[in-house]
Amino acid sequence: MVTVRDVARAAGVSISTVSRALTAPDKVAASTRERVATVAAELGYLPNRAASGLRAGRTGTFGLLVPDLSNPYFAAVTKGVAERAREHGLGVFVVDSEEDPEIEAELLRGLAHQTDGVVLCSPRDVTGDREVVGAKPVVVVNHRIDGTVSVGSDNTAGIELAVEHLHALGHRRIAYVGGPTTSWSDEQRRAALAEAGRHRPDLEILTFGPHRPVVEGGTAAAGVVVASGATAAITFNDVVAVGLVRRVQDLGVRVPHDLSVVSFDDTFLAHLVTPSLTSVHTDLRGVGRQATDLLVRRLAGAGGADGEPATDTLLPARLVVRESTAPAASLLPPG
Amino acid sequence: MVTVRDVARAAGVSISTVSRALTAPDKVAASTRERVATVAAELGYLPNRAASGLRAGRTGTFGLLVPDLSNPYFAAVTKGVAERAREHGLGVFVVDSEEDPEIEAELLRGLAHQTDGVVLCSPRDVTGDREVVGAKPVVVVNHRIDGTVSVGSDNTAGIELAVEHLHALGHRRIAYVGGPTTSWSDEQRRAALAEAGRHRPDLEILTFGPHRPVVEGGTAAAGVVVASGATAAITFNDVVAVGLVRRVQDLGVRVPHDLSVVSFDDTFLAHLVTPSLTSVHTDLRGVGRQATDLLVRRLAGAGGADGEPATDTLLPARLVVRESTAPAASLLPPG
DNA sequence: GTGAAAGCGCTAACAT
DNA sequence: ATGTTAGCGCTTTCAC
Repeated sequence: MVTVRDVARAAGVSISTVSRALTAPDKVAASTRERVATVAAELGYLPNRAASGLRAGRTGTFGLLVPDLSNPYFAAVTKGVAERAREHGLGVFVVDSEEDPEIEAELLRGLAHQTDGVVLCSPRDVTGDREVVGAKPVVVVNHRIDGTVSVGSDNTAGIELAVEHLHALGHRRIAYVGGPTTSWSDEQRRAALAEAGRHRPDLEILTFGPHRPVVEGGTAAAGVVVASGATAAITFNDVVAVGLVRRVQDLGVRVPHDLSVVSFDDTFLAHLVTPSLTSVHTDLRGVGRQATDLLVRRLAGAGGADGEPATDTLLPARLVVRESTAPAASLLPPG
Repeated sequence: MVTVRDVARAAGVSISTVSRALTAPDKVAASTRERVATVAAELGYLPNRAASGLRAGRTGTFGLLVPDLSNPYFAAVTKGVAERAREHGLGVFVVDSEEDPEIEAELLRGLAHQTDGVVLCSPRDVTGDREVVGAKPVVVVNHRIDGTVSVGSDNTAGIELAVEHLHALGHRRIAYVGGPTTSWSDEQRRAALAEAGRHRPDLEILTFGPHRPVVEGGTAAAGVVVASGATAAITFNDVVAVGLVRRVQDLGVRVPHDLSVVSFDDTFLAHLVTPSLTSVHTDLRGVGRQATDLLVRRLAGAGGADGEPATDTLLPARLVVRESTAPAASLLPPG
């Protein structure tokens, strides 16, 4: 293993000069800096993060906690985080809580202890998690929690886009197939739906749920959605939409002819399935990147939990229209 | 931050006793051990991995490199690795190379340097990567490379299962829609296909590709597959199958009526799409778990690259029959 | 601008 | 069985 001593010897300087040349370039003469850099590169020197972290009090690493890596939503966010971390030269510990609050708390504790800060990505209420993390900076994805920096999708705008689209297509009775009660996004969307309904007296909005955010959640909802007489549905996410579509088709309801469906998230599933799904898109990778940038800013700042005021960043929603939505049957010419 | 000193003081022992009580329980008196454990728990002591790693020469952390986290295949493997790492009490650095060989080499270098070993998950030939890692233990997923420990799916058995299934359904002309030339799995499968064809004189096997392992890879292949007169196709993975199915349907070919399709991997996509896909299943999470166990074993052993002879673990393949396969039309009663 | 030296939190000899 | 001590590789005063 090549250490600072090796580089120092080869460059004919002291180890502190090597350290400075590599971490605080302006505190060393240009010529020295260059020589050290060259020698370091030749020797293939890589600083030992454990050692530098131990001494400097920061590890150059942060943690990312997600509930389920195989969920395309979190996979996309994770990619954004990983990508941006690399650009910042930071390491990332990725942990998967398997949607289990206990595991989540345990992992989070460990994560907070070994890293400089944490990006906390959880659909659940993470208020309790906050104190597990202690004084380390946290950025929360997909929640708005008092006293934390958060990043998320603009669910309100998303709902408005979905409703607007369906309303314009002539739908007047829209079902919302909601997610888990613990989901903050779901809460937001329900509130936004109520608001959207208030603005459109001719519109009737029916809400169903809670449903698990899996295929079975969608299949479970199919019966009541069909029975409700709704001509369009908005689902909690793509996967629920897939379940819903499949089951209503089994019941003889055609999508989009008899039922239009708009999903949330627009993960790659949305354009993979048949019919492809009209979906409320958010740049999830961007969410991850943004969360990372916010964390890095806090890391660079006071470093503590109170380094910066709580902020709430919303990434814009965009509606991607595909095959699962069509004009309400009543608008079609008869026959 | 609570350190060994705090625990030592509170428990009335020396710091080395604390360290021993926590890491080598059989080297201290039971009563002492218990007292230390209690005090440590009360104080919320968590050992600092950076410090212990620095001193002990192992970090308690290993790296996992995957080409694309949002690929369901790698997501599943990653989950297995993460899960097992947690059970072993090890941290895991997950990095995403974005399918870029240069990024991969850079990340791998960093990874090898900060960790005790690496699980290398790459569809490409990783021979060059081996030396980047240096002396650290490596477990390779999805390859068989001289001198390394590897874990993978049993592609040969998988092909045999797929061919057997289709042959039994009466298919006599089968197309293989292959993956990238750089894919080792693809190579294996092509070899297995040739073998399967040799055993069945009445069977004709056509191979196509290379194709990118994405939806577009499948759509690109649709034309030639249909033109080839094959009544069944085996695809490199689920995503390619999705593309293939979609496009052949556009061409007026019904699946499975006119064309049966068997995919590889059986990720969650396979039962999500319509028609759901008959797919060669491997326990991918198990692959991840197995890779982790092998790495842990090497970590516990000599620790170096030569600690144990190279081994090649194959996880069994299983065929999951779903809607995308049916008897060859020629076997159906006319009309 | 550069070097000498202290020490981050921990573990592993070496003592006792 | 337990305490004392010397570092792991690095950053950061403090001198010069």
